[in-house]
Amino acid sequence: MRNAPTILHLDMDAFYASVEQASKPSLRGKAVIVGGLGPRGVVATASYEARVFGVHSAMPMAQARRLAPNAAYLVPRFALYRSVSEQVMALLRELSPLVEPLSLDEAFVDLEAGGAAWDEESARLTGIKLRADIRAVTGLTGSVGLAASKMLAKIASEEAKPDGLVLIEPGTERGLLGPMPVRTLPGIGPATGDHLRRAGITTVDELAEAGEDELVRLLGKAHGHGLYAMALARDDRPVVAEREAKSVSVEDTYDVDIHDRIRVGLEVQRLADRCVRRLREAGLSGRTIVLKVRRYDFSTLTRSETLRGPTDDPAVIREAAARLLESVDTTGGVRLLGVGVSGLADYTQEDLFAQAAGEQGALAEAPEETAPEAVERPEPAERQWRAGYDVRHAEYGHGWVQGSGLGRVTVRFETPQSPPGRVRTFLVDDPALEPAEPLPLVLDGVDTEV
DNA sequence: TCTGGGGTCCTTCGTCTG
DNA sequence: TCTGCAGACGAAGGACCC
Repeated sequence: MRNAPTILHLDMDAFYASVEQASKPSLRGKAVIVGGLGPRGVVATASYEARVFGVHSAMPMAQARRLAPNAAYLVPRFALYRSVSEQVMALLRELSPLVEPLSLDEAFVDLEAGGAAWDEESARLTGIKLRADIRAVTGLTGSVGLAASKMLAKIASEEAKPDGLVLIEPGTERGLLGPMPVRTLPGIGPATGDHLRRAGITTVDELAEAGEDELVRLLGKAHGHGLYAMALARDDRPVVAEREAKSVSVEDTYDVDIHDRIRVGLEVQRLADRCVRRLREAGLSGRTIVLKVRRYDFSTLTRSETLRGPTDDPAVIREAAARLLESVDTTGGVRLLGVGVSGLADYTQEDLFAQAAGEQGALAEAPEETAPEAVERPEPAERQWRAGYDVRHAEYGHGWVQGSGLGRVTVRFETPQSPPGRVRTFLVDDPALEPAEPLPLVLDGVDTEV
């Protein structure tokens, strides 16, 4: 492991909720909860104001509403978050070519590889400047952890939250880690945490004292070895810039369990088509088709089938998914269905056939395209005004949907740079109202004072 | 209270093959 | 031809992460 704390972990603070607050002045300083708003939705991100009420990520939305009935509830706008994320990632890439994004709001950076930092002092200055740049460019805050390894940098950024910077000085790692609960370590979730607690292990020190052999016995080979090393603050995983996808999947949880077997079959076909669309957008194909079924009692099972070669043919993937469904008992109802493809390649079996035919100089034709391409987007239903989405009114200008129902839609007219705006209500089919693109959070590098 | 969506990695077990 | 064994691969499930 290197000695200088030149691995940087960036974690944007309450990212989705902060973007919404930056984009909607009337929500600044208020409890904002972003997530699925259906009866089975969960919280994706809660603003720090909402966390005061005990709301946190992954909590069922129904529970969040009981805890924070007056919070603003919004559906996620991933396209907007993605564009803000790209601005942040671009700043990170100015520091080093070795940037490893973990999600839209998190990434590791190897500062030494980019020459941006080589010791404690330069690392700290780089972190300070990065936080300022992020604020200038996006108007948002991010927390920075600096340490000599990925694990420690991530723990440091966790300690730094919100809106801070923590650097773990070389030589202090074990002393710092020792008293922390085992759940602090990445890879120890609720199940492993319980398992260890039953074995009398609750802190990182106790984990280290247990010894490698005991941890392997308790948790298995890979996990045991890995956690023992982490407990000793040993982590030499490199920052990896390019990660290739290993699988592509789509899934839907239904508001009400589906009992009708025919409907289940239709949904599986629909999901298969959506999965193919995603696969093709990524220029990929895959060999293993996976069907996922979550039943009424939350029991989850998967069925998979491996084809002879990779495909992105919607007919082939639909048929495989349908065959897999035959082996699943869905009486009692299903709450979730999913279709995935793994064993990815950037070519298809058909490509290989074509290539083989070409190499032999034969005139044999490639297998027929499965016609017709049934990968189509569903027709949009009547105009929907989704909570939180941007709109433009011919007379009142730019705003966002605060709510809709009973044939009416309520809009708050404000922009990221305006003071909190006024609310007006319209008929849902008001011709003066139309959907709009989100506005930039920051104009010409001017801070929006989130 | 009732649990999303998109992923990754690991383990276990069965089957096939040399 | 039979047996034992190791390794590869596939299927299923579980845990974890954001």
